[in-house]
Amino acid sequence: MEASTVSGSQDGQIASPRRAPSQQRSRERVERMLAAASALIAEQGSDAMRMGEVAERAGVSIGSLYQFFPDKRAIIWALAERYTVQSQACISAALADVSDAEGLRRAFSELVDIYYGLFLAEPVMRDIWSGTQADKALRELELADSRANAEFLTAVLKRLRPAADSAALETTAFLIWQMGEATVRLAISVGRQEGDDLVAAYKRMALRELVGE
Amino acid sequence: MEASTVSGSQDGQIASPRRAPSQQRSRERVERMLAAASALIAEQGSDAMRMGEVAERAGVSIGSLYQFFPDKRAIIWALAERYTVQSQACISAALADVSDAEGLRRAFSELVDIYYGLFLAEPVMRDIWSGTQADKALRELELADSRANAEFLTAVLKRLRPAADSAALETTAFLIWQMGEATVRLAISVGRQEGDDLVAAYKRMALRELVGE
DNA sequence: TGAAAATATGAGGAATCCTCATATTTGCAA
DNA sequence: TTGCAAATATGAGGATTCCTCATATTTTCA
Repeated sequence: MEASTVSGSQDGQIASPRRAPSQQRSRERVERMLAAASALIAEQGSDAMRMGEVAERAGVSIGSLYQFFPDKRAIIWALAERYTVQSQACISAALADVSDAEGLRRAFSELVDIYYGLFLAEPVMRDIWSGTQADKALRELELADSRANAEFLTAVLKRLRPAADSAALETTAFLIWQMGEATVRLAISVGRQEGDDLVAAYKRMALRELVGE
Repeated sequence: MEASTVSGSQDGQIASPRRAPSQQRSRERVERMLAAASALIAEQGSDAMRMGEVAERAGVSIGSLYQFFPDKRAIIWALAERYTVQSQACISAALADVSDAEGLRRAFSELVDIYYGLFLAEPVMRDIWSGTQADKALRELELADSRANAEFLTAVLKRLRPAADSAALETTAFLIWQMGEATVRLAISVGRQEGDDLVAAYKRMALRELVGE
């Protein structure tokens, strides 16, 4: 076993950028690559996105593309990470200063709406998060991300119900969070009308569990 | 638009067998192909399954494989369908003669256990249903299947709560069912210990919704 | 028995991901 | 400024894999 020199892709691990762009020139080019990939995913989905097409649209050679992204998954991962950071901040903010049941009810309800809205509005996020080509590494990122988000919810629950069993609260929060993600994905895939109903039903169920009857 | 002659694969549609094996000989060979595919999926997952390897292990030529399965997805779909039929029968049986709240509680609880057990025991089912390469067509099958299963639950609910709004019951049943599938997939991916806890928590939540407090 | 239908075969076409030897540009120390 | 090392850029082509198709063999059945 040898220490990886830069950050080579291993097993099913996430492949980070092969080399960090240090000069202004390359940083701009990497941005163009990401923008091109994003546009192509929005148009055709990540399955159909071709690396050659990404390079062409970004106005760089295929070799340059692979200079900064070790493989196709890496460029998708890079886009995913941006959404992750963005939504995590949003979630943290929404739940940060919840101090009573009514506050939780409001914050949670709003949070679900925002999350659902994000999926409705962002085809790239939709594709990456519920896309067909999500590989094992991306799923693991997704799971880790979900755990992190659920922890905000756990923190709120522990604050509101200090007497309750801690482990049970963690399980509940994680499950509710995961179900929320599953519901939003489902809602997207069945169309607007039914989707809205499903999200509403989820909210009701989740709130019943979170703040009681 | 022209009527498809046999059952060619279109768009993102499921690709059915290209030609039905009519002779004894070919029926046996198709079985061997499916068995080979199943074994390879169990060993490596459907992503890593190579069509050439399936053919080789089944003892047939690559051409023969494609004579009966129009593409790689079709052979996965064929395997998926078997599990679908199997589990649907099981679900239908479990919920068929539920007539009161206590019966629903018992039947549902048992159903979840069976479903979870099936995922734990069947690597191929696991791979196909929560695998990384599930394509759009397979997801649609999955969704249709889930709807069908949820209908059994809907039927029970309508029987137990004839006064309730019909559309609302349908939404609830579908959502609970989908959440159950999501929970089982999640439970599988986080490992046995935590997985069991999550399934138990799901059961509690779902039953609260199904049979009240 | 013989012809038509069904089945079998595997070389190779086509698409795509990614590598690598080589060329160019940039940063910076002398 | 100059020159050299590091960073960056390039694209032809290696490698892999899915799938087709012309041809050969086997089976069915009138």
